[in-house]
Amino acid sequence: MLPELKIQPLRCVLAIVDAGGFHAAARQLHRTQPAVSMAVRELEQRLGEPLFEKGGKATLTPFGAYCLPRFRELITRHDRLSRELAAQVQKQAGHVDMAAVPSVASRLMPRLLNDFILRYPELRVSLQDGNADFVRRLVAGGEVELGLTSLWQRDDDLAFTPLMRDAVGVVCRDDHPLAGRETLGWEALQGQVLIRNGTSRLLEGTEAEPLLAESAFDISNMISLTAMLVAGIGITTLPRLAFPEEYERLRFIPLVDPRVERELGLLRPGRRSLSPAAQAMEAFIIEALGETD
Amino acid sequence: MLPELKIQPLRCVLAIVDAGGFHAAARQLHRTQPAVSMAVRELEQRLGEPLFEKGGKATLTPFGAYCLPRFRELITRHDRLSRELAAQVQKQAGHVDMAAVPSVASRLMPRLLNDFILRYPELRVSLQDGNADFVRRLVAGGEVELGLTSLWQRDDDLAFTPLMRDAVGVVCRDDHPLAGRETLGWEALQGQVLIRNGTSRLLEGTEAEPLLAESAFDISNMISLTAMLVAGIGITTLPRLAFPEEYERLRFIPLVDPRVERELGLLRPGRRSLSPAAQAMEAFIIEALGETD
DNA sequence: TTCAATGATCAGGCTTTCTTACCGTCCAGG
DNA sequence: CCTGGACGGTAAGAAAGCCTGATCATTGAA
Repeated sequence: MLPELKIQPLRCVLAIVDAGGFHAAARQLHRTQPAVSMAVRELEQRLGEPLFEKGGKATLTPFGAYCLPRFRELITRHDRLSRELAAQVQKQAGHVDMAAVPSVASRLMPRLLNDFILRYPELRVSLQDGNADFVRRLVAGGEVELGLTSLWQRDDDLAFTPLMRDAVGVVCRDDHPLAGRETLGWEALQGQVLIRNGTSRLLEGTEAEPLLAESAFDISNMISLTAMLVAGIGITTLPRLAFPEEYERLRFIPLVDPRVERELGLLRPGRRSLSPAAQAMEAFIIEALGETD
Repeated sequence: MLPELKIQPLRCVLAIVDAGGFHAAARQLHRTQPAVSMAVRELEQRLGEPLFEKGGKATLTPFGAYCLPRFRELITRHDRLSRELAAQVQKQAGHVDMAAVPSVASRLMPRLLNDFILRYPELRVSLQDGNADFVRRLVAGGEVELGLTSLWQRDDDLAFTPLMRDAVGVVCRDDHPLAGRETLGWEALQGQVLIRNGTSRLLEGTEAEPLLAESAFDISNMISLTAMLVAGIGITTLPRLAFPEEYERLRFIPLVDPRVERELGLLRPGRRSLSPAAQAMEAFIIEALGETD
């Protein structure tokens, strides 16, 4: 019913008007002159009305003059879209929504993001942080495209790329009896006031699990937790990356018996693919963190 | 450099999403399913990025989801333009700028325009009136597409289609000595107070030309002219169509010796063509006025 | 008049794009 | 468990579109 206007013939018309002739337009379009003639003729009979006067020179008919700005507008819109999509694909535009557990977000991401925007100055990144389950749900729900977290449970719809191992240790104040030790075994912790936190689940299923039963507190908020540690109320276990180094009075002593580690890695949707920008981020993270592992 | 997005593949993408599958889309587009598949694939490799997930079902990638509304917008714009141009060609939209000499504008155009808009209810008409030279210049300058006028001078860039002849006669008040005459010869006018007007040039080159030299006034404005005629100050010559019938005291007596006529017709640009709406107007006028001639 | 430049035209070949036919996968119902 | 039907992908051939190169008619200027 309604005729299909192809972009190229429209571009021909513009070129003819701008260049002032079929030959000039052909040169400008890197075509031969008959190609331009035929494209115009085809367009004209598709519209059912001539665009150029018949006699010799390349002059627009009134109808052609009416069409010209409209053609120009459509072409402009087409080109803008084309450019925009090309920019997306070539990672010169776009943005990535991602999430990370707090330790990664605060310890690794600053440098990582800084390097990333040096490499891709045009891309924008949004980063949320939250516990591992929160990150997992964001990725699964499609609210973010990438998550940096440790994997608690397998999920067939998600793909996990391990990047680094993060050893769990004991955190206590510098005047604690254990503070001077280089390493620790779980037996040494028996009888201590152990404060549980969100990462304590890492001990589950290890020899150290009985300790959890003894713990008096369960503090999930990191600020509160460090406050209690600094106050000397008790000790806790944390992965090294989550250990708040900026508190001078706190000490981290690796747990070696048993060795407990969490595996940090990149979580992404398994079936769905990533936006071009997120692809760039994924590759960048794997390259940056994969080499140190 | 920038890829050429053709409309049809984009339409395919929309159809796949809207219909929820390649087969359904193919049915909706009156194509076969492989055609749809290939169109999408071609588009994808032109963009350099998949639009649909590979696994079985027709699911958009994030990039595809990003593209979808933009595709939809471009297609909408394309279709709107296509429809608009089709409407112009089929005379369901558009407007005509035209001009006419006052006599035609006031005597012929009202009925003509009324009939025209009955025939083409969607078209809009702008009508200017002015003397023959003014009309000629508007047409020649492209400010109007059509003129209804008498032709004074030939112009190779203008085409004139004669439509009707308009006989010149003498106009005087009902108590004038000549008022009772059925016809007049030029000798009868000798010694009368003749008021020249814009149409008096019609007498030039005829036997009646000597009368012009005797005329005491030259009044171009029609209101002023009729006022002087009604006041009985003098007489004048006018084409019949220009004779103001609404003044009861004025009489029109045809000049038969010599017969002087002006030829009214349609003036249009000779080389340039007309807008679809003006083509409709031209054909309509020639049909309407050509039959009475 | 001649010459150069413009657009139009035509035959051919190349590319695109459709169709028909067939294949592999997945899921539901027997 | 297997089997039929729906899904989308693939391959080969045919049709259509589109470009090129050569040629022609017209026009305007030297």
